[in-house]
Amino acid sequence: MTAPRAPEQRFESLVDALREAILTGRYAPGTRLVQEELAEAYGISRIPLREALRRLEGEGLVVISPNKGAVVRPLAPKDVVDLYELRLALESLALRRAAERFADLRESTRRRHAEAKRAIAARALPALFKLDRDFHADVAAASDNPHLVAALGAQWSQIMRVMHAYFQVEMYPEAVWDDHEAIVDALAHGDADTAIAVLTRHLSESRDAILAHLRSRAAAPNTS
Amino acid sequence: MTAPRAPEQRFESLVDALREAILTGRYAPGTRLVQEELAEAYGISRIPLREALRRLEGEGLVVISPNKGAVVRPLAPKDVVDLYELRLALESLALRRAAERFADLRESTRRRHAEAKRAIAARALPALFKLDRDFHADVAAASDNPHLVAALGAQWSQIMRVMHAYFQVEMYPEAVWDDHEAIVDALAHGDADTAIAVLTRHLSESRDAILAHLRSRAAAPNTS
DNA sequence: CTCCGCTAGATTGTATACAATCTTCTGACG
DNA sequence: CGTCAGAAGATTGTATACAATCTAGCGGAG
Repeated sequence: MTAPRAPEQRFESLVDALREAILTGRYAPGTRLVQEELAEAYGISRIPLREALRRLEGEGLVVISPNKGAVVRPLAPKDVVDLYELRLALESLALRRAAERFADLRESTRRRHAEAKRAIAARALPALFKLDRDFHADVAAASDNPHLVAALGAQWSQIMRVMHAYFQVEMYPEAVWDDHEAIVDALAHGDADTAIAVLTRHLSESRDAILAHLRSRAAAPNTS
Repeated sequence: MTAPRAPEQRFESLVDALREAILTGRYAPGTRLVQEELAEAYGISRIPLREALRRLEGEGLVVISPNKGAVVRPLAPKDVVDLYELRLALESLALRRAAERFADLRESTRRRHAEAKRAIAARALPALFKLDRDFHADVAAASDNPHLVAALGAQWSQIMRVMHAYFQVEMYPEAVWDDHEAIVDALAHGDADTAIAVLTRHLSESRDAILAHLRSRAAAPNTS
């Protein structure tokens, strides 16, 4: 997994590893990132590690305070609302552009749907999230707008952090993938409005489930 | 201008200086950024400079290739189309949220309009661009969605690069600021649809002017 | 004349070392 | 008993030094 990649992309691998650890919540929001610890963990000196942290700072995943150090960017409930609002706007644009090109993502989506069924049965949440992300990345790519893809990628990083922090298996019904299939069907017919309508409901439900969970958790902090 | 700021934010000042140089075209798209040259220019060693470049890489302003070095991210005509498309989606969302809150930006806009008149008379393009950016930053801030503000900020950095690379004074009529005033008037009345309609036309005109300029330049590469 | 391989110089990548700053603990004073 | 000054330890910031890699220019083979 921590493959000995070609030395030319050692740095990129480092950034990817750190990013993945942040997205999956292994480094949870607010966690302090001590340079020497991380450097030793990844078998490098602090110099390249610091550069990786700066890169992630630029991506909005890490906050660095002078002489204080780096922490995984914190997440508040309002972030959830703001992120889903932003994501809807970006993904709607992606759908509109993808529909104009009659993008056909039905095959890969069906394949992912089958995988998702297995993941739900196995209660494998991280695998589910990854399938979800891959699906939406396909939609983004179908827009043929690299800047939109990049912006959506950044938002998705934040969304992944929210999911790994707040989602439960029960909140992830298979119906999610029915929505995905409805979206790609509409896309293949060039029907952007339908696709966006489904997406809008899809995201509202997802967001509201998270917010409801947050409220219940705030009421009973130590449920576990 | 290169103020001796408090030592705690030396790094942030360095990033700001580099970013500003990129946005204003002093470091034009495609320019190679040689570490030792820049380090000497800013009176520091390569270590903090490299970190600054990594940060800008994360912001999408710089491209770094292993063992090759950093380059100001190149700009192609398609980038102009893609960026304006993305910007319209983001700024429409900002307008909608600002209108919901009846944000009143009329005063500051009128003030900027007056400054813009002077800048146009003086043919001071960089000053004009800055006024433009500040106006749109106000709109973004009025959305009360920090993630949207950040996303729009990143897009604006790219837009600024486009402007400084391709804009001419003749392409910047004072009518731009009439549009701005129409937008803030609509906002103050909570009329998001009107604001978005004006913005849509506003951006189309701006984009088309740039594209027309690019085409004419491609036809006659060595004018001037 | 062209193309290939090679060397010298330029440039990037990073480990080490040390300075600067912050944090925590201790102990004295009120 | 609380508070504050100070010192020790921990952590971050960066300059220097050197290794790794790339680039450009030269000379020889075909």
